[in-house]
Amino acid sequence: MYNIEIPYLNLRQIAESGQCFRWKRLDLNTAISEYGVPADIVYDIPDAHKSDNPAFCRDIYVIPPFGADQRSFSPLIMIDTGNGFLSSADSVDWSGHWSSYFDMSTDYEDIRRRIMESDDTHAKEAYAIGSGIRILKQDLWEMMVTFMISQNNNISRITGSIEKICEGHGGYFPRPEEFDIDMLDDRSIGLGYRAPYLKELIQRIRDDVDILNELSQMNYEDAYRTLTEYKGIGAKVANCICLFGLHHIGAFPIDTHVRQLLDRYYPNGFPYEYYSGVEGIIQQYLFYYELKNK
DNA sequence: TCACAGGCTAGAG
DNA sequence: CTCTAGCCTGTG
Repeated sequence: MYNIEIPYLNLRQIAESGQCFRWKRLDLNTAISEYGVPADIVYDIPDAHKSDNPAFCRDIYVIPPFGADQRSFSPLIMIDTGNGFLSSADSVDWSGHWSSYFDMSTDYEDIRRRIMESDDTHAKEAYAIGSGIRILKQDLWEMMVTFMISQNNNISRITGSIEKICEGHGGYFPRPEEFDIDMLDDRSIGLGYRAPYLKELIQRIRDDVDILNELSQMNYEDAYRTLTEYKGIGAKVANCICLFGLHHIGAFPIDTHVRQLLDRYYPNGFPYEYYSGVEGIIQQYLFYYELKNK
């Protein structure tokens, strides 16, 4: 295990902020027996895994590799020691695969400063309980599929559908060319009316093999417009894909929870002017805050 | 039992 | 243009 310093990172907060659906939180025994985490390390951590309060818990998460070259990497074990993190990735894999995933190039100190210098009391409250949320740089294709499935759906069902899709493809998230399209009709996957949307998406990506690269080169406006041309991708899903799959951190997805929060706390309009260019990060704090208050 | 899920499409007005 | 019924179905 390797020590690593990442400021403004709380694993549980990210896992519960609704941006990723394949992280798994491990209990101590599973971490040791199934994932090879050295027992002495785990038991050395004060209060390891003892608290349910995300601010104090010492969580262990396993994070699957992603992207076209996902088979070249092992799942990442991350342990919150309360004083930094222990990572299972050596420096080669860390710099080659995981470093950018955790968005190390964004200045989260500046985000903090912007909130503190605003007079947005709700954002300050949200930040107080979610300051360890980062916007992960996840795989574009995986985000397109994931958030298409997420529409009018609940988190446990979304997680289950994605898990079953991966199980059906050797434990990996299938690339467009690998996707077993017929499997998507299986009732056990639980896609419902979204299955035809997803099948059409896969087919269109296969027929236009450069589109993923092209999307990743586009600015936010062009990417948003292109994405919403797919059947089953509307405003909210397109913004989620822009935010989580393309790292356009100005994208501001508005789902039912954020809608309610905006109506309740910002009846005169949300003060976007404080957060120019980083609106999506603020949205994540607010979303997490709203979820925790229910 | 039944409203609700991190919405979208298509059709009506 | 705006508005909204209907959609699959697992979950609490």
